[in-house]
Amino acid sequence: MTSHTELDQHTFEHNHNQCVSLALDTAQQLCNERGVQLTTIRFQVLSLIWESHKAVKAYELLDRLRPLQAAAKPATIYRALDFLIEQGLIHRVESLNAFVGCRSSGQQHEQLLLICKLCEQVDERAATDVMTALLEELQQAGFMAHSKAIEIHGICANCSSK
Amino acid sequence: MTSHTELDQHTFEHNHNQCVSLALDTAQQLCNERGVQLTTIRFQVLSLIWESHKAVKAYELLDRLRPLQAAAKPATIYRALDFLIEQGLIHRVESLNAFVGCRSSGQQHEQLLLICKLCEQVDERAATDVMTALLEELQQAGFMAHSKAIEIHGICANCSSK
DNA sequence: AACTAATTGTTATATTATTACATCAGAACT
DNA sequence: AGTTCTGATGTAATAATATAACAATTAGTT
Repeated sequence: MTSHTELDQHTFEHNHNQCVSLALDTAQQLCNERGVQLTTIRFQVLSLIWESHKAVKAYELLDRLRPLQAAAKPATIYRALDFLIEQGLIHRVESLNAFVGCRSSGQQHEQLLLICKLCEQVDERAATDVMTALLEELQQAGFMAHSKAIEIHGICANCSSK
Repeated sequence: MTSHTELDQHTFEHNHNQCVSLALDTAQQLCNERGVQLTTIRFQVLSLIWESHKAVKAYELLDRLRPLQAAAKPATIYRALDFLIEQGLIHRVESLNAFVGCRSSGQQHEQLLLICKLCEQVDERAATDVMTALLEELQQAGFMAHSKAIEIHGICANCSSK
């Protein structure tokens, strides 16, 4: 018996277990290399986020963390999220006040986020051409960028083909 | 005696009064054309937003509206903001949960927002090349975009030259 | 063992936003 | 003029998101 969430993940016909393993292993390895601690709580929060490719709300994470960490409070979640964001392991989706796993933690973290209004899944794209044009634009404007958020809302390819 | 806010506006050496007049006149005209009502409250909120080129928080607007509208409550502000956003007269800055006037209300509304961490001013850029590359990327991804938020945080040209 | 820095526990509170229902004002109609 | 409809606003309550401050604990270092 497969949960709805699992089904959602399979619509893109990827092996989600493998997808998660890769993300968690990579996260662990990056933290080791960087000498920062992927503690139990942080790992659990990251795992919860990776349960789907949808953006998750902080308080929803809190509810789902509580069975594992009875003492969990808002600060518990927000601290874990802060850490994961700092380490580039997750994206904060600004336009949703929500969070989603980052598939390219090791490499460049600044990406296009494509947010589907139907299935709610968030896709990341490196979008090299867009980024190049963006850098050029920023250069022209004399603007020194520290962070970039590019979030597109709409209907994903999978959903529009249905 | 000039207020700090006014000084900020002059750092880009533009006539802010003229800048505001243009925005408000255009807003009024667009609303007329569209047969929607730019009511007193909505106009006041729009004016407050245009007092600077910084992104303003909803509750700050509320405080500043109250002298003009004693009965103003959160819903008052959020309704006005919803209207102004719908009409493309302001931008919601997702990464700040704040609002800023839109200088190109009549034309395309989806733009690059450059948000300075020092002076806090928000600059809009049509960034045609970026948008073209973005459309191409979305096309490739088969993603039907409904809305786009591109927000860059950093240091603006004016501030870095100081 | 003692010290230090990082992490977590805990409480309280701040900030941002929405919902629901009542009231009001103006336009359109009879 | 009265009636009805619609859109806008008044009002109260509450939901949802996020942070601050300080205490306690844990992990690494000396």
